[in-house]
Amino acid sequence: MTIRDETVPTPASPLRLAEVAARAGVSESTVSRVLRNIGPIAETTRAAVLKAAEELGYVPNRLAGALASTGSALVGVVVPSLDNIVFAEVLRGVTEKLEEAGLQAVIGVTGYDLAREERIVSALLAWRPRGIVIAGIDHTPRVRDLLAANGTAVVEMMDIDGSEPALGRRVGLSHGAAGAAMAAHLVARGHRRFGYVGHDISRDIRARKRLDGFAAELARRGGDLVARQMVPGPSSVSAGRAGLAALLAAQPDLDAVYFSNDDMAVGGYFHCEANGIRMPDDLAIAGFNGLDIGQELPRRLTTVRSPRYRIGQLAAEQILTRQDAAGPASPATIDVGFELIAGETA
Amino acid sequence: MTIRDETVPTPASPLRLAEVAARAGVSESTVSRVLRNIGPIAETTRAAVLKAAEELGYVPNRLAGALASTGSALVGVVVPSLDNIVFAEVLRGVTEKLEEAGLQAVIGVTGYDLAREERIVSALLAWRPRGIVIAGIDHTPRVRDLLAANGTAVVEMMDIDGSEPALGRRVGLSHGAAGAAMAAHLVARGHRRFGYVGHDISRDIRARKRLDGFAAELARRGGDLVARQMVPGPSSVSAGRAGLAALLAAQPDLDAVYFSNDDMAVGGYFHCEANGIRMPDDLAIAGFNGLDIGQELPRRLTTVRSPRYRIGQLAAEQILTRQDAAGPASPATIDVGFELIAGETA
DNA sequence: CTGTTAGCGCATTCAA
DNA sequence: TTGAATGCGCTAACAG
Repeated sequence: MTIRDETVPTPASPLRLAEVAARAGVSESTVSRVLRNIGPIAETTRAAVLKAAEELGYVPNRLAGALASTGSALVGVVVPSLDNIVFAEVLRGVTEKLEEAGLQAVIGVTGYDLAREERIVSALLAWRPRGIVIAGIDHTPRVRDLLAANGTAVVEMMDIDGSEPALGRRVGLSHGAAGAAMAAHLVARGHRRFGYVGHDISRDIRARKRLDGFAAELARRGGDLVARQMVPGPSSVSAGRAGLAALLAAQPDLDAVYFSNDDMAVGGYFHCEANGIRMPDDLAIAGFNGLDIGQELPRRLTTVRSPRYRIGQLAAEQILTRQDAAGPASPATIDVGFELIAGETA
Repeated sequence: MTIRDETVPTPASPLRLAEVAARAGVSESTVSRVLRNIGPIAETTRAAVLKAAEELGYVPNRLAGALASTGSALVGVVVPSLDNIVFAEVLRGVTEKLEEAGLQAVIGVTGYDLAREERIVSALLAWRPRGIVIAGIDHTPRVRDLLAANGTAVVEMMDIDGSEPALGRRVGLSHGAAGAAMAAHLVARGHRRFGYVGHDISRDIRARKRLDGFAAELARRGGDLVARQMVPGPSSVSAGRAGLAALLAAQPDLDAVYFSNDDMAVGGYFHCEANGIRMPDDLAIAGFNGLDIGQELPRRLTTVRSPRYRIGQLAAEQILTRQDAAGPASPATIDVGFELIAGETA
C-alpha cells in the first residue's frame, strides 16, 4: 500500500454538501456557513466540518452557489488579441488581482472583430459575471446595449479618449496624446520629414488614434507626414521590417519613421541594422508600448511606455470596489498616463 | 428619438426564461427547446419565441442551465505564466478552438508556484467544468487527486516526458529530446566547449528537462558542458543578456552557449552584438521556442520551434472529443514534435 | 449557535 | 408538438 492510497478513493461524481454534512453530523447549512466563514460557529463544529470536507476532498459547486445567491465569482475579460505580449500582460494584471479576491477570469478574444465581440460579450454575460472588463471604448450598439442592460459592472480599459458615453468606469490612457507626445519629441529632436509604418489600423482603433494624434501634432509643429505604409494583418516584427523596406523604397528621403507599435518598430530597427542605416542619424525610429525587447536592443528604442500590467490590475480593482456600500464613488475615468522613453533611435 | 432608442429599455435585472415565454405566449419549456434547438417545434412557435427573445435582449443564464443539466460549458485552463508570448499563444489556440464549440475558458495563472496551482485547480473545479487543460505533467499529489477525483476530462499539455502516470490525455513534446537535438546539432557544427545560461529552472521544469537532455546528449557525443550561469527569476531578454555577460566573465573560452529559451537567447544575441562578439565564429548561440523575434534578427537565431498555438488547439480538441459516443479512443498521448531551426547564430 | 424551509433559473422527465 | 412537474446543489431567510 503506497502513500497515495491513503487519500480517499476517487468518487464517480463530485460530492455534495449533503455528504459532507452527513459525515460531520451536522446540517447542510452549517457546512455551508463553515466553508464560507459566515456567522458564529462553535469551534468544535467548525473543526468537525473542516475535517470532513478535507477528508472527502470536497470541492463546492459554485454554479449552484452563484445561482442561489447573486452573481457568480466570475469576471468576463474581453481582449482583442493574444498575438503579442501586450494583452497577455493586461490579463496577468487582471487575473492576479482577481485571484486575491477569490474571483476568476473567463476570457474572450475578439481578434479585433466587432461581430465576434458581440457574440463573446453575450456568452460572457450568460455566466452572470460579477463584472466585465473589456478592452477599448468603441463598441457596436448591440454590445453597448448588452453591457448596459444586465446591471453588470463594466470597466473599459486601455483607452480613454472618445466621445462615446462610458459604459462604466474607464482605466487607460489617451492614445491621441501619446501619439502627439511622440510627434512633439521627434520634432524637438530636429526631425521634419516623417513616414509612418502601420498594421491594420482599421481594426486596431487605438493605433489609429495614436496616428491621428501624431499627425495633428506634427502639423501644429511644422513637421511633415510625407508617406505612409500600411501592412495588412496584425502587427509583427516581420511586418514592421517589410513595411519600412517598402516605405523607404517609395520615399527614401525621410528623417524619421513612426511605427504603429513596438513590434513593428523593432522590425524597422532590424531593417536598418541589416541595411547599414544608422539610427538616428540616417533615420530615426519610434514606436509605442515600451516593450522590454525594445529597451534591450543595442540601441534603446525610442517609444512610449504604456502601463499594461497596471491597467489590468486597476481594471480588476474597479470591478472589486464597485460601490459596495456608501462612501464616495471612485472616479469614472482613471488616466494611468504614459511615459515617453527617449531611447537612442531618435 | 434616435436610432439607439429603438432598442428595449434597460431592465434592472437580467431577464428570465419565464419573461420570454410570457411575451411569446408559450411555456418555459418551449422557449428552452427553441433556444437550444431541441426536439420538434412548430415553425410559427419557433419564430414567435425567437422574436420575443430578440426583442427583450434575453441572455440565458448558463449557471442555471449548467446546474439543471450536467456540466458547464466552461473549460479550466491552467498556465504557469503570461510573462512571455509562449503561453499567450497556447491560450489563443485553446480559446479559438473552444469558441467554435461554444465553450469558454476560465483561466488560472500559477506563476510556476505549486501551492498556487493547487488553489487554482480547486477553484476551477468548483465550476464543474467540461474539462481542465493544464500545462505540464508534474503536479503535487493534491492536484493529482483533485483532477483524478472529479470525473473531469483532463488534458496535460506542453510536456510528454516523465514517469508520472498521466491524468488524462497529453499533448506536447519531449523537452528532453529537444535539448538532445540541439546538442547533436551544435556538436555536428563543430562546437565542443559549451556553456549554459538559464533562468530559474527549479520552477520551470520543462527548461530543466531540456538542459538535462542537452547535457546527456553532449556527454554522449564528446562535447563538454564546462560552465553554467543561472539568473534568478523568470526568463527575459535582459536576464539572458546579463547571464551571458556573467558566464563569459567567468569562462571566456567557450565555443557555444545554450540558453533556457529564446527570450534568454535573444538577450545573449544582443550582448554579443553590443560587444563585437561575432556569431557563430566567436561564439555560437542557441535557444528554444522558435519565437518570431528570433527569426527576424539580422542573423536568424538557432533554435527549436515548439508548435504552441497548435498545442493549444489540440488540447482544446481533446476536451471536445472526450469519448462522446463509441468509436476508437484517441491516443492517450499526442506528440506534436518540434523542429530544429538551424539559423545563423550557431 | 444550528436546523428547516424555500427558492435561484433552468433542463428534463412525463403526460397530454 | 407542447405543457406541467420535479430537482440540479446551494444560499438565505426564518425559527428555534
